[in-house]
Amino acid sequence: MAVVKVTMAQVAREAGVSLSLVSLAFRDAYGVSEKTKEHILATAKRMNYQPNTVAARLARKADDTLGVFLLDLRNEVFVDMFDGMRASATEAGRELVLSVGSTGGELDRGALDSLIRARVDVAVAAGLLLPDEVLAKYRGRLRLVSVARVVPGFDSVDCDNRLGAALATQHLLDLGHRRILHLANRPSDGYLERRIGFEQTVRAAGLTPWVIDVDYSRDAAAAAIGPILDSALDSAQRPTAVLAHNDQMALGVLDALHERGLRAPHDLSVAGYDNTTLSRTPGIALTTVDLHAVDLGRQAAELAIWRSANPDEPVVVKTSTPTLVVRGSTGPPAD
Amino acid sequence: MAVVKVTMAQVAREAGVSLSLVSLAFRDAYGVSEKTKEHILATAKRMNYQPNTVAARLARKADDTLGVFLLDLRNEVFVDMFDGMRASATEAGRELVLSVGSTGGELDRGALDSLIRARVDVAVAAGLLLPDEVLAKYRGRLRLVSVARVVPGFDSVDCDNRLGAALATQHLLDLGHRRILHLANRPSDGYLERRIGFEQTVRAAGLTPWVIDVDYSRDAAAAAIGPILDSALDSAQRPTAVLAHNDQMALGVLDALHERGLRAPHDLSVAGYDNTTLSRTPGIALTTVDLHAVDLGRQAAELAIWRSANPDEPVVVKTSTPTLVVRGSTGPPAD
DNA sequence: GTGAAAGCGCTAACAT
DNA sequence: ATGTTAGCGCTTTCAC
Repeated sequence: MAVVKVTMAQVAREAGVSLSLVSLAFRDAYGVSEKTKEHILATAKRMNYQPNTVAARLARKADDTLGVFLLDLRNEVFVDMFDGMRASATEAGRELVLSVGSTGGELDRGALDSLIRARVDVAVAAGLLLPDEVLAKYRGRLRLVSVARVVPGFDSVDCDNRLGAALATQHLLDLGHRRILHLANRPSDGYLERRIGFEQTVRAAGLTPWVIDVDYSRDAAAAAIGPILDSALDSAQRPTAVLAHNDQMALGVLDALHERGLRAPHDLSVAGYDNTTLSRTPGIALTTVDLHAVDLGRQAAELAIWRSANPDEPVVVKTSTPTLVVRGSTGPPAD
Repeated sequence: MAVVKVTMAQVAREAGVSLSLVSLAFRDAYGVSEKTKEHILATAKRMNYQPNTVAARLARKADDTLGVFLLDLRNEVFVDMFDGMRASATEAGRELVLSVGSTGGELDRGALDSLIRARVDVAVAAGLLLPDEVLAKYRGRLRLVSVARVVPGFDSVDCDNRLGAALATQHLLDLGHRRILHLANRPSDGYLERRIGFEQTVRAAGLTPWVIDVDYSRDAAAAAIGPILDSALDSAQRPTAVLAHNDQMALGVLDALHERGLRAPHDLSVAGYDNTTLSRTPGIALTTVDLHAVDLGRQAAELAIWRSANPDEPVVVKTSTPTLVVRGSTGPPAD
């Protein structure tokens, strides 16, 4: 299990050229004759040489590495975003350093610090949970592009969540629902838009919004909706439809229904948010809002790359438009 | 968006001490008086200093960084493994460098090379697809701990897939099934055990194994099973049960059933493999085999850490035991 | 307990 | 086109 580490200097010696030539040959290759370049690359290959990116990143003054923070790999929407980021990073020939939030605890805090320690040029962050004022402390220390959340003072690529929630809510209203419950995430900076979109739309229909805050998780959503389904209240007071903050939480609602022998949309219409592959699964068929996560990821990485070349331009906020995807989990109310 | 980079030298100057003291203070702290240590840490904090891990890794002779390769973030089993890896890496205070396979193309090839370039001490790899002989070329260049696949010449943490497949198959046999189809992955080094476990168990019951090779994906599985469901053959020749290579592919089978207005287990019993959270979803409720992915990840990272301290010990192969999880997607045959 | 100095393996001027 | 040399920001002897 001994490991041999080949250095550039060894390749240079073996090839009978100077260090810098090898360095050049492995990069732009301008100013290196085609012949020596081939010779160098050939010897390098024969020696199984792989350039040391750690040393390269240290030596390179302006670092061109992109950092990525993802809140949670279990929520596929972040994986979608990552795919998009990687696509544009690859096209631009940028390295990517991944940092994943650990569930619970100081999630993003540690992850952002680790990106600073890794001295990434720009960090693309999806699922930042820290309040605006805490993030503000990162200004001047880390260039940040926030995905799917607007953070004052930083670049961001957002999707109009207010609109998305409005679309889903209107869909439920159009189906005839009047008692619609919104399972919202706990109020926090940058993540209030879905709630607002819901409330505005419900009010516009002359109804009073009904919102419950729930922790961001499938199980928490199931636990929250359970008592409501069980309540001995006059059924006229129970919701006929639920809009969940995201697909994961919508899944929790389905879990709770299933435990009670109920099902969507017959006993309750259920709508989610994110359009993860979960939602297209038969037996789930979740009506949901597509925020085009892959595309958001692409754009965020592109913005990050642009930013590293334009450090002095003012903050950029891009916003895209979500789409409603109607599937089988929503339908007219039973009564 | 200008970013200020604080260096250790600046902290040293500001604190009025030498570089080495700052370096020491940030690590073991042996040989630094409690007083100066506190003073240094305080100034560092005031200056928002974060140690540069890139420089640190270059300077440190023996690198203690763990590399991680994951084939695919969309398969939750890899995320489970990652959770386990991170848990033990964190406990041991090791840095983690993540490399994710891109779907399609030279998946692991590039990812492994990138871990070599990052000069990780040991790489923990989940979902290696390269044939044994290609991986053999990495000997002497990269220390590898393979998860859920045995690779000759390298350390590995495996789960007895032959047994797992046998458990699932026996379960189907016990239910009374006689025409069981195994949707296997394409034969490749290290991933034949499930197939073998299936075949052995079916033969032991005096039956002839029925196996179809399918690409590793939900859609491919759906496409493969579709024609079989549609076949105008005498129903006596259609399968009454399917064992899929993993949960993703089992989901593809459910997709195909659903498209045709059929359902499990009534029209076809379906069993998967991996016990991802997908499988516990109501409306899916997949019978599956739990290979305890989080635990595999933990053990793999622990083995990797042990290996970096014991480079000369012989290759280690650990094997754990999977568990059958029976849910609603399997039942007695209809006829 | 503390400081000085020599690298780690590259990149990027700057020479030639 | 090619070679020389000075760092990049740390860690790590080795003196004091």
